[in-house]
Amino acid sequence: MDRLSIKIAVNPELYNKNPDSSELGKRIVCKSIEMIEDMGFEAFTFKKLGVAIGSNESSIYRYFDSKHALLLFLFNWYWRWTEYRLVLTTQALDDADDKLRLAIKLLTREITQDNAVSYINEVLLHRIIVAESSKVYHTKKVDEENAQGFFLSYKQVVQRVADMVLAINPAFPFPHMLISTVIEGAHHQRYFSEHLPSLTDVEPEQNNIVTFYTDLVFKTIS
Amino acid sequence: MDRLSIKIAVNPELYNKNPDSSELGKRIVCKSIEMIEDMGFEAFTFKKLGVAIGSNESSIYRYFDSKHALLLFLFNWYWRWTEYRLVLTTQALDDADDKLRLAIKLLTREITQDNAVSYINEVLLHRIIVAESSKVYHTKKVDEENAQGFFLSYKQVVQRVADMVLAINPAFPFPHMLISTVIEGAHHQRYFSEHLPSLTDVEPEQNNIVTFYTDLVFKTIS
DNA sequence: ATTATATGATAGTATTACTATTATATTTGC
DNA sequence: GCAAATATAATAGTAATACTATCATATAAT
Repeated sequence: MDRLSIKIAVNPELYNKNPDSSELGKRIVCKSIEMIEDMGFEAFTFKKLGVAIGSNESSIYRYFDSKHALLLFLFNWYWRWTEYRLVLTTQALDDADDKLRLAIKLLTREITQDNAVSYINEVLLHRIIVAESSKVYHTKKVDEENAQGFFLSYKQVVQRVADMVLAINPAFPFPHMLISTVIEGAHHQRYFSEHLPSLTDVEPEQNNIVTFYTDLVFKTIS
Repeated sequence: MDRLSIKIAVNPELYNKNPDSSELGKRIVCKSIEMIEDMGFEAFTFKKLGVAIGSNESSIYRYFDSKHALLLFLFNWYWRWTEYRLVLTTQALDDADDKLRLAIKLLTREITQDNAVSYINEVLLHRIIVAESSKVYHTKKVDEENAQGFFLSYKQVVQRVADMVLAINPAFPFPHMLISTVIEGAHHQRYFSEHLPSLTDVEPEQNNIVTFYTDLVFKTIS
């Protein structure tokens, strides 16, 4: 996970032209992450992005059909990257408890280092996932996009960690609910801690979110 | 909670003119619930609403400054109504466990009956909360709107149930995180069960969501 | 009957989320 | 090295959105 040039491949149906295949494509993805994080997804437009990267709106449309498609791409990239990190950090472990514990930590902690892929700032991307990712599936097109496999990367992460739960307690009836609750919950808590702190019990400099969800999971599955 | 004419009062800053004060206002709220549930918040417009209720866009703007303001109003109405039900169903109980158990049930179950307020369909409103409510606070204006007290009704429900948790275990360090996790989680699970079922373990005709979160809470706080 | 208030109709604006067309670079194959 | 293919840029245009502003009319209150 250091400065190795890892490549995260996403479903090619998520873009028109692979942004990884050209300088312009990389600039589009790189700058869009900065802009969405900064101004929010609603205020972000391809026109503004074009101006920011010294390119043209019409050129951006050749990579992504819409700004929603771009968000979907970022969402998928994030979950493929997370799966990669998940495998990397847990595969060498023997103990099922240790595996799950590390997986939960990975899913609930803040991301502070940016070094996996040169043109993608993972710190900012994580903040976008926290603040905007629910907009990816809360649309009238969910079912259609789900049928096209656009949420697979997310589902695979949930499945993988749900399997870790079952490895500890094969009789636990709700592993998927538990893990999707933890993932979405951790995002909410992180967002709430910044904007609606009375909905949380987050204290500065303490990993309360990680502690809370780790404890919650192990108590729930026991 | 039957056909008594209960009134749910929301913060007057949430509207320009109280929709409860006129026939037109009630028609606006009533029809907007139907339309948002049906077409989704993005496709919903005041123009379409005007046509649907045989009124004019400009008249609707006299009640609500924007469609976001209308969603905020519905959000607040829902949580004031939920607090009302919460108090009603738990106040008579003596046992702290029973109180919390009923509160969780109320927060996580589906809503199938519509009879509290004549012109508000609570079944549809609940579906809007499940599918759209994250859009209420995932905006660049959260902090401003929070400062105006626009999320108080939600926070009060969380506080009330967090207090029930503390009544059982005063040493539990994360009561707000636990309850907001349960509320948001239950909404996610309900949405996922319809659109991304592999993220859940919901089975038809079983109250898996209620069972799962009830169990999760009592195990976590013990 | 007068006045105030609520509602309706119409028009207009800046912006958005695109599509379409054409022109100009840049790269690639031979 | 040159033509052909491809990528990018520039420009224009469209329907819709999320409003604002103005003025007319209907209804209710005094």
